[in-house]
Amino acid sequence: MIWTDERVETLRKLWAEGLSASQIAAQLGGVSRNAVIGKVHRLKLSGRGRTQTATPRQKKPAQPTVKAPRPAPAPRPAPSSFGATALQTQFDAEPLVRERVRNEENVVVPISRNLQLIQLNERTCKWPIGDPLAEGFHFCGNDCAENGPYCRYHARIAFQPASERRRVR
DNA sequence: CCCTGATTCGC
DNA sequence: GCGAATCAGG
Repeated sequence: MIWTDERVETLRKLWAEGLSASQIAAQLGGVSRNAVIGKVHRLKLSGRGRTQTATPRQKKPAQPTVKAPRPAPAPRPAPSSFGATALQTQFDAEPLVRERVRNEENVVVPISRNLQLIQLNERTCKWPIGDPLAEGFHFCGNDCAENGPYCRYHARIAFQPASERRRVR
């Protein structure tokens, strides 16, 4: 993945807005949260306001590389399940969402199933997409866990914008 | 377990 | 410069 000026700009913006690294990675597409964090550091904007490095970070003797300690490959569930369009955690109108749609083609997954209100059932993600007052409004509609109202990804956003609100480190 | 950012270091 | 692995923590 290449960090084009455009992507860096987006990164800066989202980071400045307080989105987590993983959220930014999801929106940018094609990068891991580690990549985002790494880039943030290289750009020297890790501070993001208040967070201080209270973690002196102990030095490691050396990384055994990717030779010995790699017993479990851990199969990826799917590099595909992103609900990219509705990632914004805010509920108020966000110009961000609309703008983001532009560079999202690399995420293969259909963004939603364009379900109308009537079509929702217990197993469909009820994450709203778009302006509820506009005509194109619909719901994510992707399959959700047994009891959850949202698909896995949206559930994370809905239920735990948590952790973010840390103060001291 | 989920997540967060931070750091190191091989590439 | 990049990012996976790892760490430290909530």
